[in-house]
This record gives sequence, structure tokens and C-alpha cells, in this order.
Amino acid sequence: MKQLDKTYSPKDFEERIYKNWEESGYFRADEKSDKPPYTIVIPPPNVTGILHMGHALNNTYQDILCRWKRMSGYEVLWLPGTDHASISTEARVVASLKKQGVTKKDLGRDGFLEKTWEWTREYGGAIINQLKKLGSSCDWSRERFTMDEGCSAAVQKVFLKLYADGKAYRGLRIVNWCPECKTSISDDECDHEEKAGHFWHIKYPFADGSGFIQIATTRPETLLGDTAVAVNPDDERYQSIIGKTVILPLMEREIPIIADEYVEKDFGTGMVKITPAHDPNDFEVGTRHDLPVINVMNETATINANGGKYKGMSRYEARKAIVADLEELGLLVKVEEHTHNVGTCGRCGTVIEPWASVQWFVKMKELAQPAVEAVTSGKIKFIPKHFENSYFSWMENVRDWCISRQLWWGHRIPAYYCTNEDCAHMEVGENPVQICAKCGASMKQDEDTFDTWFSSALWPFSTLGWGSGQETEDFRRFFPTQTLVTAADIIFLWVARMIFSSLEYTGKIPFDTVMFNGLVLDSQGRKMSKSLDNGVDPLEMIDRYGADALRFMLICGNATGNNMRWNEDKIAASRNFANKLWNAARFVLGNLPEDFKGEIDTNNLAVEDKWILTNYNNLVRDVTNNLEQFELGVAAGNVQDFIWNIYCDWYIELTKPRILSGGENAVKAQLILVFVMRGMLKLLHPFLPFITEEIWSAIPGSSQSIMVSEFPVFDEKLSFKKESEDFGKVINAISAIRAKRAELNVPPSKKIAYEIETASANFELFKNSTAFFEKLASATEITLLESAASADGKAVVVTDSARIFMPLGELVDTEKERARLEKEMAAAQSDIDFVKKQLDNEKFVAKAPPEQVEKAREKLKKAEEKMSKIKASLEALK
RNA sequence: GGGAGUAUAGCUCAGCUGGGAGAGCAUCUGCCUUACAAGCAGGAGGUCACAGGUUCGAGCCCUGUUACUCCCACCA
Repeated sequence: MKQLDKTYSPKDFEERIYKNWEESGYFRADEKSDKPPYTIVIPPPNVTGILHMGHALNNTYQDILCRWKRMSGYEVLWLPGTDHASISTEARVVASLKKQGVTKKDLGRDGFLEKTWEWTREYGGAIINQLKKLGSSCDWSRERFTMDEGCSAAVQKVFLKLYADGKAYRGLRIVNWCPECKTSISDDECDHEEKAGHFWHIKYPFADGSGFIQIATTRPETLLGDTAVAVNPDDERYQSIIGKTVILPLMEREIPIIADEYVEKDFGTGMVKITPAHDPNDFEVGTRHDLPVINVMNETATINANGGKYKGMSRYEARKAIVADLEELGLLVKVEEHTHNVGTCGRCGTVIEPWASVQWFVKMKELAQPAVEAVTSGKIKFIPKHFENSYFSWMENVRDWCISRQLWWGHRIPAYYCTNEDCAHMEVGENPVQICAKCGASMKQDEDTFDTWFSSALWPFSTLGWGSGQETEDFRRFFPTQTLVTAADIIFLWVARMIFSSLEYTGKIPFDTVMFNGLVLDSQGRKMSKSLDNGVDPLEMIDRYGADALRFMLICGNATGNNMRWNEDKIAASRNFANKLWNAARFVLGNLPEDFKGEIDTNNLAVEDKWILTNYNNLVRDVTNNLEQFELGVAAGNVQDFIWNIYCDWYIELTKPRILSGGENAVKAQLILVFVMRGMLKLLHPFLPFITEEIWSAIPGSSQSIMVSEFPVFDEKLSFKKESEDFGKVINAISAIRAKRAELNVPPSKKIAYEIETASANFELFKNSTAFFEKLASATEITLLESAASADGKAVVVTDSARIFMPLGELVDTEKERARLEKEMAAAQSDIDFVKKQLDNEKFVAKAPPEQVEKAREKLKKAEEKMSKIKASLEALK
């Protein structure tokens, strides 16, 4: 039999245990199993990412669910993998190349991709090993990567289908352009920062020389691309000038004054310069009025040839120069301070330039509708439910999704264009197209790749073999998946897109429940971030406290979806709990006889055994309930409470007299101790997988891992309501004695003979509990009495079933006793008053549910019994 | 501008469909009681943000207010 070390030292076994699990194949899902499936696909971390607290929390949730379901008879597949994270990875490779003085262009597309694959192989996988340290029970044999063959095939298939259905289209649109990353990004990848700026008021002269109009702008450099000035059609002030033309300053271009609803009459001058190539709203106005789109910037946000003499300047240099020139011309009316929100690149922080360019889009309207329905109908549940609101509002206002990115690291778009500009023929297809079918010129593949989220959106089914040409066993077996666990910040980027993608391509929901984990904030309630350098490293915490402690700290006492603050005291407390369990196990297992074995006999149990079994059985019911409701924090709290406050503090202590006496009685107690320990270890295993496994393996008769043992089920045979309630009287009596002794500063070493006055029906119960009073209340003996004894020189404590007299001689101060009893009497009286008031209220009796009324009556009865005992005690004092 | 979350003990947070407020940590008192001082026993500590309302009964439901946080939109 294995011995547990004297001290709890998770470092000594966590790694070893994980290795055993992996080698035993317990993580592997069997696609041929006939158990019901339970599938979770991991939110794939960036392939070059490092484990942070958010991952730790998110994966702990998933692991708890997987381990629980695995033990509950499901064929569990937790499918892991990583995301190629195109823009992020590409940016990092570009940055590292830059240090060597090399650019993307120097290497060329193929060279760059080769370099990036190398990089991925070198740094990828780090996070996978870190997930293992946490205890994650992923099926590593099925590990996937968004750019592996299968996922890439799915991306191709989806795009071809979208194109064929007319749901993917290519067009000139305003996109969020990052001049640093030199790519478009979607609205969802765009952050907004409040920045101090200016409002420049500028005069545009009428072409006919009849004076000026005045517009205001925050971006004067876009003036170069103006193709109109707009006013509101209902604006009385400007009726007469609609249709006239003005001369665009600096460019000397004649542009019309148009009328469009988009313009707010009351804002600024009520006149807006229209720059279709550099503002999304202006672009729409331009489309309505058929205005030319004049793009004045290059991909680096420098002014291009359309910008006249400003060509070559950066957008900010041009802004300065233009303002100066306008001033010189006397066309600058005034400059106001103005703070406004500026879009920035979510990746690099550079100010976004709205930029007209040709991109691929997915039409969203048709896709969104069934995705909304899947959630309103309850086919997909969000936990907590309120996150549905943001999902719906996004879906209802969704705009077409720009899926092309001007990046090389990613899935290249399978579109081919004729190099003959006059022909401009385009083909989209699986196989490369070399020669233009129309004009015979050569064809060239689109240089762009897909948005990373385009492949992530397919993750729940692309990873299971969908798109490989035929349905795979895995896909049939494990799709749809069951639970998705993620943070709420990617509801739009990811969750929503998985839902509509899955419905569109597989015809099924991707998962039935989305469970949200909150954020782990720093101790001051701020987000952990690189720029603040306030992140707490999970690996360091695992190193110092163990993975179990970290997991428990993240889960226990936290409501699903709520943010939490990091606090190191809590992880220390979690470690202490593990230590407590460890030592309990050392005591229980350390005292077992060599040949320990046997079953508990439910027909031959001591009352305290029935009490612990009943409590344990209730725990099984409660924890199962909690897990089913996704209340993981409550579940963890319940198990902890049972182990520490019931099993350790009471039951182990209660069994000590039997254990120390040895023999048959000891074994009887040990059977219960071990039975309950096995059960509670199983209940705890999803939360603390390592320590439970380590202890489990030291229990005689454990032939296989706790991971594959059966999760406990509520068992009517283990419920002994009457005896359990009876034993509560003993516990109350012992507690009352202890409190009294503590109050009077009586050390445990001072043993006392107690007299217990109680109903004769309780005599046997208390008599059988003599050993407990000796052990837990420092009694030499107890004497049972049916009626009041003399209280001279005795302290008296009252429970609702007994009065206990403690001869303490000089320690007892009669006056103090009287004062205390009077205080207790007042408390009892207020109890009685409270319940009486309720019961005297006819409306309460009439309207409250009968069980509530009954409960109140019970309460009153007990309170009155207690009152009479207190009164008797007071009498006795006189 | 729109939406959401949070507000409960000194601190961090629980509190399920309404039935006299809970935990952990910290604090105080007493204990090395042969599993555990990372411990044991006992105690103190709360107008459940504020104001109304519904109800026999509100921390919980409704309305409004305040403070903090987050998301969406972006009036040039």
C-alpha cells in the first residue's frame, strides 16, 4: 500500500500524475463507444501565445465539466488546438525580421511563409504544455490547428459555397485600414480611443463667386478627396444653394452641393464635406448621389498622386500643410478644441484610416436570421442568460463582414483574376486557374488571405472532419458539441460567427450551451494587460501553490460569468484546503489494518455513521444539481464545506474513540471513513484532479484511476433522516458546552462531569454518545436526568433539546450567569414574538404556502421549549 | 446616444423559483487535544448603495436616483 508523505507537496506528484493519465489514454475519446457523447471544443489560443490567467480560468471550467461528464458515463471529447492568429503572428514575425533588417518583401511570399511556419513550430506548442500543467484533460491525439490540412479544406469549401450561393462578394467599400499592419480589419477588431483633436472651420467659395459656405472637419487632409458638400434637404437655410457648385480649395476642383438626409441640421454649420473614399458615411452618400470616389492615400496612409502637391506626405504632415495653406489663403475661419473618438487598430494601436478598397465580404442578413432564432428558441442557451442581449443586438445590426486581409499568414483566397485589365475576368475555384477563359491572358491568384475569424468560425466542425469530402466518424459521433466555454468579449468575433456558420454549412447548431467565464482582474479591479504589466503568471502560481490550488482559487465562490479580482490570499487558502484534505487522508488511511477490506453494512450502523452518510448523500445530490446548473463555484464550495466542516471537524473526531480502541469497532468506523472519503474525492476530482488522484491511489482496493471511476449518485439507502436529526442534538449539546467553556476560559485539560437534562426519549442517544462528550467536550462522564437538578455552582447551557449542567464551582459567577440567561431569554422571546406575529397575521396564514406556515409553527414550538428551559434555569439560580 | 453588469461584514466574494443575512481571508480570546499551527475550539463584526412601490412577507420582483466597470454606436 502506498503511503502519503507527511507534507502536502503538489510538486512531488502533479507532473507524474499527468503523465500517467496521458499514457493511460484516459483523455482519448473513443469514436466507437456507445456511451452518449459529450464534446467541448477548446477556444483555440493563439499558436504563439503564452498562458495567462484568462486561459487558466477558461480551461479550468472546461476541465471540470469534462471530468465530471467523463465520470458520469459520457464519452467525453475535449478537443484542443491552436489558432494561427494571422494578424498577430504575422506582426510578430515582421517585427522580429525587422530587427535583422529584413522586410516581408525581401523574403517574398513563399520565403515569408516558410519563416512563419518555422516560427510557429518553434513557439507554438508552448501553450499546449502550459495547459497540461493546469491538468487539462484534452484529447491531445486530436489536437488541431486552424491552418492544418483539414481546417484549411473546410475554409475552402465554405468560401466556395458562399460564393456559389452569392453570399460572398467582392466590392469597393470603405474598410478600417491599418497603415501599420497594411491590412483591412473588421469593425470588431477596431478599438476606439477618446483623443484630443481639433475642429477646423473652412470656407469653400462658390464657383460663381457669390461668396462662401463654411464647413467643419476633424480631418482636413481628407479635403483633397472631397467630391461634394451636403446639406439636409429640409434645411430652410440652404434651399437656395442646393445644386450650386463650390470650388474645392487647394485642389481647385468644382464640386456640387447636394441634399442628403444623412446631414444633421443642428450640428455644426449643417454642411458636411463629402469624401467618399475616406469616410464610411460619405461613401454611402456618394453611392446614393453617384459621386466619384477619389482615394488620396496609399496603403501606408501617405498622400498619393491624387493629392496634388501634398503627394508623399504622411497624413499628419499633409494635415499640417493643408491647414497652413488654408490659413494663408484666408479660408481658415477658426480652429476649435475638440475631443472625439478615434478608431485604432486592435492589434497595434495605430489610428485607423477609413479607406476605400476592393475587399471580399460575406452578406450577413440572411445568415443572421436563423442564428437569432437558434437562441430565441432556446436551442442554444447562454449562461448567464443576459449575455443574449448583446448577441441579439449585434445580430440585428450586423453589417456585411469584410473577410479579406492583406496579410500573407493565413488561408489564401481562392480567387483568380485576369491580368488583362480590360478583361478583368474573375474565377473562384478549388484549383488554380492559369489562363483566362475569356481573353486567354494569364490569371493571377488573389494576394489576400481570410480573416482569422473566418476559420475560427468553423472550429466546432472543421476540427471534427467536416469539409474533408465525406462525413467522418468523429463528425457523426461528436457533432453538434455540447458546451462552449468562453469569455464574453468574443461573443461577436467568435460565438456569433460559429452559430451562423454552423447553421449555414452543417444545418445544425454548433453547441447547445454557451457558458461564459468572467475576467480575472488585478487586485485593484483593472484588466490584466501587457501595458500595465499587472498580469499574474499562472505558471508561477502553479509553481508556488500547485495547480489544484490555482484551479480551486479560480472557481470556488465565484458566480458563472462574473469578473473576479486576483488575490493571493485566496490561492493560499485554497492550498490550505488541499493540505487539510491531505492530512485527513493521512489519518484515515494511515490507521488502516494491513488486510483492510469489506463493505459497509447499512443495517448495522452507529447513529453517527448514519448522520455522516446522510450528510454525504445530500452533498452528492446538491453538487450534482449545481453542476447541472453550471454553478461550478457553488458546487466547489459545497464539497469544501462538507470535507472541512463536517467530515474533518466532526466525523473524524467522532470516530477517533473507535479507531483508537482498535478491533472490530475500528474497522466498522474505517469502512465508513473510507467509503465517504472515496465519495468525496470523486466529487472533488473535477475541481482538484491531482490531489484527489494521489490520495485515491493510496486507498486500498483502488485498482484504476479516479478519473475513470463513477461519479457518485444520490442513494436513498444512505439517507437516515430521523437518526441524522437525532444526532444533531448531540452535536448541538457538544457545541453549547464548548462555547460555555470557552467563555469561562476553561482549558480542555480540565475534565468535567456533566449532567444532561433531556426528555427520556433521548436518553439512549446521549448515553451512546458518552465517548463523544469525553473526547470533544472534555467530559469525565455524563449523567442523564429527566428533571431539573440543582444549579448550585453550576453553569447551565440550553439547547432546544437539552439543558446541560456544568459543575464549575468558583469559575461560575452567579450574577454573570443570571445576566447571560436573561439575555438568552430576551433573544428567545424575540424569536417567539417574531413567529407569533407571523402566525397571528391572518393574511400570512391564509396566503403563505402551507409548508411555510407549518415551518413557522415548528419554529414556535421549539422556541417555546427553549424558553421554558431558560426560565427553569433562571429559577434554579435563585 | 444605446445596452449590460456591479454595489451585501475591514478585504475578496456567495446568496438557486421572495419566507428572520453566509463563506474564505483579516481581526479578537483560548488551545502544540497522538491527521493537519497551512491547524483546533470559541467570539466579535452587516439600515444588503439610496428613494419609492408591489406583497402577508423584499438582499432577491417593479420604478427612479447615485457611483464604478464593460460592450455597442460614432455628429462631419
